[in-house]
Amino acid sequence: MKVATWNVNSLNARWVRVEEWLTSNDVDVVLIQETKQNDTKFPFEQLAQLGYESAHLGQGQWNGVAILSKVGLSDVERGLGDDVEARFIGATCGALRVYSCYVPNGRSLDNDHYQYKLKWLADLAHHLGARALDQRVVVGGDFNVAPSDLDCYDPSVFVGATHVSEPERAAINNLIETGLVDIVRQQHPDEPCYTWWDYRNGSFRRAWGLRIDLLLLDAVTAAAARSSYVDREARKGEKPSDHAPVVVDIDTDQFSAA
DNA sequence: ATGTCAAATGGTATTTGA
Repeated sequence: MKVATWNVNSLNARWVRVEEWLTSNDVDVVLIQETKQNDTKFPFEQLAQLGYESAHLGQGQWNGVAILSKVGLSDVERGLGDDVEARFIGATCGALRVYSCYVPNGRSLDNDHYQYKLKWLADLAHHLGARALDQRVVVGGDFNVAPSDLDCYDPSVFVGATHVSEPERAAINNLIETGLVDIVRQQHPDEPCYTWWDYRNGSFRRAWGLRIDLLLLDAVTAAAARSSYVDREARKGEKPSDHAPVVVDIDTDQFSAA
């Protein structure tokens, strides 16, 4: 079973690329961020034609998260605690409980939005820490944090900036400490595996990237992961998102009988 | 102040956010 996470930066603007990607990649579950639309615009019908059930939490022009599934979709959970923004959605898809997360950007270290980001991550850790230990879970999304310097093309550029600060990295570590594995980093300990490149400055061509889109798996699910990768091809071509999809292939036969 | 993109606006450019 393949599970992907992808910040599409407007599902409306990205529809042709998303449709192409879904058609040419045999992915069972897709965690989407930044749909930037309401339910009335969300392409439920078109996705159904591609074989996906979908659940969406939209907020008009900003944010918006969704889950697409070919293996069932039930017990949908929308929103994180008392957060008023559309940044969190969960569902049960086959043997997995999955979550699509769009962590606040933070803007700058002295901005109120940075405090909102840290609180949001703390709330997420609290929420995930309360889950049942026998739950097979995939927490994916745009975390807007590069967990280590290996996840950043040039740490010197980011001194004093968001995405790399110690409190943000500690907040990611708190998520991990609820019993989750950053599967791409575990399987690729020495490669950067960037997932995002700024549209500006020819960043993609120059390999000026960050790894800020993560797939966090509980230990049992991580042990059943055959492979994981970033699909850089999706960042090329016409009208790409500034993020690439991240994919994990899980042998769910190892635990689906439980 | 960025070799950019996307959405919304009272709009044929600017603002906001990323």
